[in-house]
Amino acid sequence: MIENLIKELNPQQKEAVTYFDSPLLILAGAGSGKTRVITYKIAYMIEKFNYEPERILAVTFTNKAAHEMKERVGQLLKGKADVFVSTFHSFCVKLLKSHSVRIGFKPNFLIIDTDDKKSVLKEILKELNLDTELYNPSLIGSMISNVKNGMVSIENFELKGYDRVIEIFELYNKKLKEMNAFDFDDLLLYGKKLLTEHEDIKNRYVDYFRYVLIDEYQDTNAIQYEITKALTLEKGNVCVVGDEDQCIYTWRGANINNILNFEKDFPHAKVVKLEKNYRCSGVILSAANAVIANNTIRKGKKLFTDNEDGEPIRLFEASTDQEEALFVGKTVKKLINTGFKPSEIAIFYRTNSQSRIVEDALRREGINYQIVGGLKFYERKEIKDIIAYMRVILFEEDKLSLFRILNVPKRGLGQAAEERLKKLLDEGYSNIEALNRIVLESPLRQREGFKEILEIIEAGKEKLETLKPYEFIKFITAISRYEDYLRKEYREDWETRVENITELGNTLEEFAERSGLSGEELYLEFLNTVTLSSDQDEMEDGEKVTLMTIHASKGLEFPVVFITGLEEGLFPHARSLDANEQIEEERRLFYVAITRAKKVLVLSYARSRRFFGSYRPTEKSRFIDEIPSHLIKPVSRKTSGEKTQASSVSSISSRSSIKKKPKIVFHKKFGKGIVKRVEGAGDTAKVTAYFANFGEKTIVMKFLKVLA
DNA sequence: TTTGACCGGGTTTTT
DNA sequence: CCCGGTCAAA
Repeated sequence: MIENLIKELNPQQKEAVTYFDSPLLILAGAGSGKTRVITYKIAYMIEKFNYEPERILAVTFTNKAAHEMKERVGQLLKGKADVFVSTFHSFCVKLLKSHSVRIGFKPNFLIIDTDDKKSVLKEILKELNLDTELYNPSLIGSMISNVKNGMVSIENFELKGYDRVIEIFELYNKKLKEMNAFDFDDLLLYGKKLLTEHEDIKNRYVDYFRYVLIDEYQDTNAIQYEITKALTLEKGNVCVVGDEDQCIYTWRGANINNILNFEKDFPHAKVVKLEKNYRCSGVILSAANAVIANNTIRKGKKLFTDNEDGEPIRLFEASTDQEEALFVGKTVKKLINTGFKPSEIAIFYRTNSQSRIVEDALRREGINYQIVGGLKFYERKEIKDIIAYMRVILFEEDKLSLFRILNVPKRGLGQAAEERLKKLLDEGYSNIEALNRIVLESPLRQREGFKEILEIIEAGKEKLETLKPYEFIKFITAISRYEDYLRKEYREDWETRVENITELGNTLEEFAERSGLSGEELYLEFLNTVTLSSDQDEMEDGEKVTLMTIHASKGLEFPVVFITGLEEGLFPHARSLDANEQIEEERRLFYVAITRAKKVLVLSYARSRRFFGSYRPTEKSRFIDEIPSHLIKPVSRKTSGEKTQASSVSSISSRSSIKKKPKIVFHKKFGKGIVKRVEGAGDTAKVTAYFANFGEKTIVMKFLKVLA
């Protein structure tokens, strides 16, 4: 079965799939059929060698990629293949679930995100009486991260005289331990520890896994590399797949040497290069090759393709970022009119802050879109609050969440109350113990507030097993009076926020069905999964244009790709201009962006761009000039169908003639209103309207009736 | 304790 | 420009 499929592969792919004699490095160029090779290889092992699927470990970069890989292997084998596919992070979570006791943590640990990490650091800085100006919590956070992911050693801080940072580092770890919590780096670090410092645990997994595959190997860090080695060095049963030209995460510890030195580190390693590209048009591939040739830190390879040359790369110079966005909007519209589906089109940018202006332009054209990344669903305040309530109910030691919801909604527990509680917690009492004590001894006003919190936690614990997941969320929202709070505090958009909470309930319900879990076990699993969810995990299938940063586009492909904001200081980014390695990373990023495109590639830049509210002149990116000019066709402003700034304003107002936009609306409570602005489309559009007795209000469309 | 006004500073990229 | 943080007043 699989043998027949393999016959259709090119010789290099075939070798990559069937070679098992020693550690294997597959240098897979962009679009070279990498996913195909990996899935075939797994299917091959299962069919030919009778490996049990669950004893093959495949590590991917995102959870989404993991799910897809599982599915595709399943398809190859007609339905049944429970291959152990996960990210490094979730793999370590599983390790820790079984063995955390060995390193002094309880099995139902908590995973904290970057936000929580910052709160812990702020608390520490306060305790140590350090100035948060000088000791920026985010900066300290990334220093801690760099130590943990093996990028710098702690001795480095000693040398530089950062002894306070060392102190903070140690206190931080102590606090996390007290909360039985891990941060992202800890997951890997302690996972590695289990596999390197505990012989029996290591042997167990070395014996268990018959083969280990690592995808996106160029973006592994030192700790992930140690994990890989611990699992496979003895048996040599490993295949890593990567492309040094696509290494774009060195800033968070990815070590390009992991791929460059593979042959040194793994004895008798075999290297297979996949250089035939099946994805891009000839023109696009030539551009990509030309650009990346400017880099020096690489093994070097040159991709080729049988695909047709295709249309030239389009390049648009806009006078302002506004005009650039309008151009993108209009071009997307034209492309859709000529037959591309919205889902076949992607718009990339270097920084998240660029998304807004493009969004406006798309909305204006009435184009459906989705943003991948940016402010994630789980980072919204109302979601984080409800999750904090869940966490407080589930984790006795989670002080962070307790403080988060202590006075949300307001229940008279301000700074004084906070200090009082903190003191007890520092004395070693658990959340519940501390609250119980405090209820007895606090002044009357605070007593009521603390009592309420205690009741919420106790009632929540009681309902944990009895209520259905969706009902549980509803229960928490009700008992904490959270909806009233939203209504009061967020008059403009409380409905959307309530909807988000409803959506959280739905997601949880879905998760329960998929995992087959229930009760406490379900919630623990859900919360950890949520914390580890990546941008791509939240991508939807559907007829929508996709907007994302280039980092988020890793591993994806689209028939049409826009790369916007190609300006010096933005792309390459200003923070990367001083060192050549950094420029090279930016260039790899550009290379990744180009090679996502199959047929149409559109580049654009603006001559001036708004930063912090004011316009600054810009220069076009050096990267544009690295593409041979015969591959590029400039789009002139006239033929782009673009209008001047003045008339683009009129195009905004002429939009009111679009049928969908109502001029008079009716609301149950506010009565008749005159529409001022509309954001978004359909039921979820936000309408700002003027109501005679209530003034201007912003309301979600679904709560309005449209009058003739 | 809460509220609202004011100021200042911040933008890479993310599991 | 938009947020979060700080400070004074109620």
